[in-house]
Amino acid sequence: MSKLSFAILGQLMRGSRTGYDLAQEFRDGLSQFWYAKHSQIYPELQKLKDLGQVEVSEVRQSSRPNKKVYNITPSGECALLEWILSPLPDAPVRSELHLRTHSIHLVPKDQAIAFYENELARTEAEREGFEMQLARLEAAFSGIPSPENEAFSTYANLKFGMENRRQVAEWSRWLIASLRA
Amino acid sequence: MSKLSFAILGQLMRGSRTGYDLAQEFRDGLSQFWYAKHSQIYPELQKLKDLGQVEVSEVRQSSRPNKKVYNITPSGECALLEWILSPLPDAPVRSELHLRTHSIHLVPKDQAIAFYENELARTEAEREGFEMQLARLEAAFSGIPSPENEAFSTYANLKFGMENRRQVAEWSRWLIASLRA
DNA sequence: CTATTATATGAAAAACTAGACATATGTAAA
DNA sequence: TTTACATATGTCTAGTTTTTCATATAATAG
Repeated sequence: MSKLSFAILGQLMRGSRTGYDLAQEFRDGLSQFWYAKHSQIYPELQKLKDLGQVEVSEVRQSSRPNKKVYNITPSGECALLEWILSPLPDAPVRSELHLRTHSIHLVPKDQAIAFYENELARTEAEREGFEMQLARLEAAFSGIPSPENEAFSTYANLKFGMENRRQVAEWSRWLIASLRA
Repeated sequence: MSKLSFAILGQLMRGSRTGYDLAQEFRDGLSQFWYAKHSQIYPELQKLKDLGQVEVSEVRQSSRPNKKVYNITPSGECALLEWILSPLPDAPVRSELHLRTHSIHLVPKDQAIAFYENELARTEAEREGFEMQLARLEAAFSGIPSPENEAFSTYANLKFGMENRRQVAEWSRWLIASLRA
């Protein structure tokens, strides 16, 4: 079972979804911590069906193409729960931004400054996005959701995203200032 | 040209290296922002040689197996410099930790707490590693290296690593406290 | 009226990555 | 003395991921 399998099961645990739905979620909000294209999702759903971890029901639509709605099975739920707290392998980190930073002394300073100012703007925009989503969640739950609620898990990741972008932005500002000095 | 190519060129820009040397560096310090196994590195060096971006000279050794020492060529240097400040594609993020956190409301709280306390310890250990490396660099340069020096680039990434682990640790502590409450 | 976007699913090819297999020498420890 | 480890380079297979191709309908915008 690949990580993508668990990413899909985690979403299905929150309710029925089609392959298309999953692709949208991975493209949008969920891309904060996982990502996959539809060309990867559809075959993965097939595998999960063959393993008996999801069920599928075909829904006929007149106005749009027919769709296949997937649900998690008790077997799938069991696999998901077992995976969540299993030993976490330390995944190799790959960050193109820091790979570039590793050679930043080789380029003209003014161009480097422009590059990081652009990155800083992107980071700030992302942070604001997380902040808005957090505010919306807090408003909907009148504070922080309780840990039994799925909204708590969402909240925890949004909070991480916000704090992380704040850290990246601060580092970028330090770097820009250092290049200017 | 893959990102791995530039990772290799960036290292060769700092001096001659063998495939074995690169594999060691990617496994150790450099794994902070890039990573590759030797089975990926050796073929990549071949490709770079075919493209004329690296040169190779065979060194005969009596005590150990012979080795191939690689150097970057002017063409390779040019490609590297062009890449550093080129538009940075926004890479999809994949974090298994946060994928699991996304479903953390499904598991018993005490087990979740133990899981994140374990993660916290790992994060703190990593942070301390970065702090020690930073302190060593600062001692060697009597402060922050100047931006023309390659040590500046190293410093910037170490600083990022330290601040990042600090942020992750703080978030973990918040999460543990929230699960306990 | 036409072009684009959204819905909806899938196959196929190409690229990338990890892990195992393969080999050879020298040193240090048990 | 035998075992393990570090040096040193490669191949191959399996799995993962991305990109491209393919098709069909309906709504919306220009």
